[in-house]
Amino acid sequence: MNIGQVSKATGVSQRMIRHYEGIGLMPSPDRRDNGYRDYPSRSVERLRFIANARDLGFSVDEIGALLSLWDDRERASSEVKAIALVHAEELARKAAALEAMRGTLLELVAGCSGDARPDCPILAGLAEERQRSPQELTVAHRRPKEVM
Amino acid sequence: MNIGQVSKATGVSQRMIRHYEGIGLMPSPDRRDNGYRDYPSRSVERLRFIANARDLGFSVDEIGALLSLWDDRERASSEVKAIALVHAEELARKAAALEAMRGTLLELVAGCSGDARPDCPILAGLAEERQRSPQELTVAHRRPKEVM
DNA sequence: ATTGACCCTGACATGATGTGAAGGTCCATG
DNA sequence: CATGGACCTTCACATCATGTCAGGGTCAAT
Repeated sequence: MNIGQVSKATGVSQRMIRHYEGIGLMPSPDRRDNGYRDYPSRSVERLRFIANARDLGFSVDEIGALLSLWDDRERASSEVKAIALVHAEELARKAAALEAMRGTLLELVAGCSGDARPDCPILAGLAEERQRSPQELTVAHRRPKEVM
Repeated sequence: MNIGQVSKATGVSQRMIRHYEGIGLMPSPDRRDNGYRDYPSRSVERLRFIANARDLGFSVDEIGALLSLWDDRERASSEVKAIALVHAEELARKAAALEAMRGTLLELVAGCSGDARPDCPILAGLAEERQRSPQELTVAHRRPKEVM
């Protein structure tokens, strides 16, 4: 299969298919005499795997780990489950962080008359010194596609 | 004040202070004869404003809008409130998206025995074709610091 | 042979932020 | 005065996933 066909079959852009090859998530396919990439139909499945995992917010590293487990017919399903559960917690943590932001913002909003007068506790609150969220508690991570 | 003092007073890195100047969120300060930036103490307040707004997940554009409202002594507080409420909804939407991912993932997890056997519905589920999340419904946006 | 659809590589852009280099300045101490 | 350390300057590169564009080759059908 040519890259265009694979792209259509999976919904993954040609750009990203090549990118996944570059970063090692997809194996380098054979090349035809003209230099075109020639994919086995198996590649469609693997790309779907990657795309689905990305849609679920897994990082590239996590996807790599899942793929090597996928490639390993002998691995225990508990290994997979462990990764999935860690990731689920991470998702919960991030969702909670967003909700916390929202809560803080709504507190500010609650004090604001929202009429034609110019005084506004939202702006006043933003200008105040406040404890910055301590980075030690957070894990920098990738942003799930389209969510942020 | 030198940039180092401002940085310490606000917790914003020198790098980012210069960056905010570059993108127009902070006005270009006077320069001393030696070329050093010389900040009025007022800048500390403005930088705190920016930092707090960032911590609440506002985009640079939104912060710019809030700052110009802040600079405008005559503006109605309703304008500020409107921006804040739109942003609060956005935060809620993103949090919900993360929770939805988590739900999908936990569905897969639920089917997995998590023992030493190799068959795993999580991996099988990831390899399956499924509807990709439709982008039309989502708004590409910035990632709140440290959350993602 | 031309045309349109396909493929190739490589490069630039996004956005917030860090890091590092290369160089000037200021001040305190010897 | 000289030296060192702490400070400042600008510029550039890296991150990460993704898009897009440019310049150039290929294939298939007319």
